[in-house]
Amino acid sequence: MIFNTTTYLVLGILLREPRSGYDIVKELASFRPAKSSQIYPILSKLEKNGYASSSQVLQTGRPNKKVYSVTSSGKEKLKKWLDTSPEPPVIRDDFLSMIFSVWIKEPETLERLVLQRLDYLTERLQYFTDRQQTLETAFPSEIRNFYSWHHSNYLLTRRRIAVTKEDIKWCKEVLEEPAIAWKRAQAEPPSPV
Amino acid sequence: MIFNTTTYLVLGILLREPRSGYDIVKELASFRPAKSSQIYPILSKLEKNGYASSSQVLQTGRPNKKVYSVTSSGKEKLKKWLDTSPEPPVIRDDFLSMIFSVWIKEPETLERLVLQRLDYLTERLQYFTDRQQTLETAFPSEIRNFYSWHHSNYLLTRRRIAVTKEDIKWCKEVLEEPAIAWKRAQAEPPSPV
DNA sequence: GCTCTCATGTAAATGGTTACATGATTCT
DNA sequence: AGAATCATGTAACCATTTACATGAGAGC
Repeated sequence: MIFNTTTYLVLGILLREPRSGYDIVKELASFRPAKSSQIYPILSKLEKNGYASSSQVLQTGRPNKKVYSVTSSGKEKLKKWLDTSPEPPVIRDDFLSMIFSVWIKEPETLERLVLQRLDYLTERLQYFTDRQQTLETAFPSEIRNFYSWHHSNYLLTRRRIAVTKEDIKWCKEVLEEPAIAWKRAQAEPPSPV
Repeated sequence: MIFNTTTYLVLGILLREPRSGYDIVKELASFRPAKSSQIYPILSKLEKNGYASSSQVLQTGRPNKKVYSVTSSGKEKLKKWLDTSPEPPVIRDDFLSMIFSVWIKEPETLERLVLQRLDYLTERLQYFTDRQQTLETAFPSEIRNFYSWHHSNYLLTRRRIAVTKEDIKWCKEVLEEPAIAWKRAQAEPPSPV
């Protein structure tokens, strides 16, 4: 069986708490989005090869679900992966590819792209700041305990907040560029001195 | 013909200056890596559909090459793309997926992963800082001119430096976590007071 | 002698998305 | 009445990587 990194992520999420495929997709959405059509086949393979086991959970008023748990061999597999070294990150950011060629258009295009980006980043920052708040109030001791998964979450959330803030700062700097800012200066009333 | 974002990037890079497939791969490496097996078919398609044109350049002492340029219809296509809105970025970072599950191991694992990450980030920071220096000394006026591609490069380089610095800061914070730092404190000689 | 750079491509495989199928319940 | 959520999956397609093929010249 081929273990790609998404498979290890699925194992890692199930190890925190048994879940259905549907729940995994939701949980992954903010961290590393994946579609259900990718997750369900991974779960089948994990079970077929003994790395995970499933049990039917009957529900009333909504569809029944299949809840998966990690087996000891699954946990071992995950541990061994953590003793390896990760590949460098892959970033596919169409916004940056657009900035790459924006010089062939007018400054207005750059302004629009950066303003839209700011909207996106501001929303993300809000989301992760809320998450940090929740972690701090709901799990004040766990986030300081290395052996709790909340500690991992806390580290990742703090990182996300830090880099997002820096990205926002960069956007605001771009909007202060003369080519963009002179237009705003004209539109504004003279500053009262 | 299907234009994916990599195709637009290729168009954007050729518009700056005509290049061979081999040169495109090198140029893209630091910004958005792509293999030659992906680039060459894109170039063929662009030419077949009239968005780019090629000419053989004969060389002595090294293989001849095919240098591609963007046609006016290619430039139009690129401009239209810049009037759309980009999809949210996709980040595949195995390091972060490992941090996600590191709580099932010992603090040493986290320490090793973060130290390796610091090496990687430090190298990247050096690379982009050098690049910024080069841009500032070689193109002092172009980087301030919106209609020069050096301006786009300068914006992207500055962003990269800013977020990388923040990522490095986070790594160093993680290394100061009690679970990791107490070990170092024991290894160190008592601080002279 | 070995590895690196230059240079262009094809074939096979993997990773991931889009589209489709199905259906009850709850919210607007 | 229509959209959203819960729930699981398959088939087809797209994007990208790995592996392969070829070959000359430069540097160690």
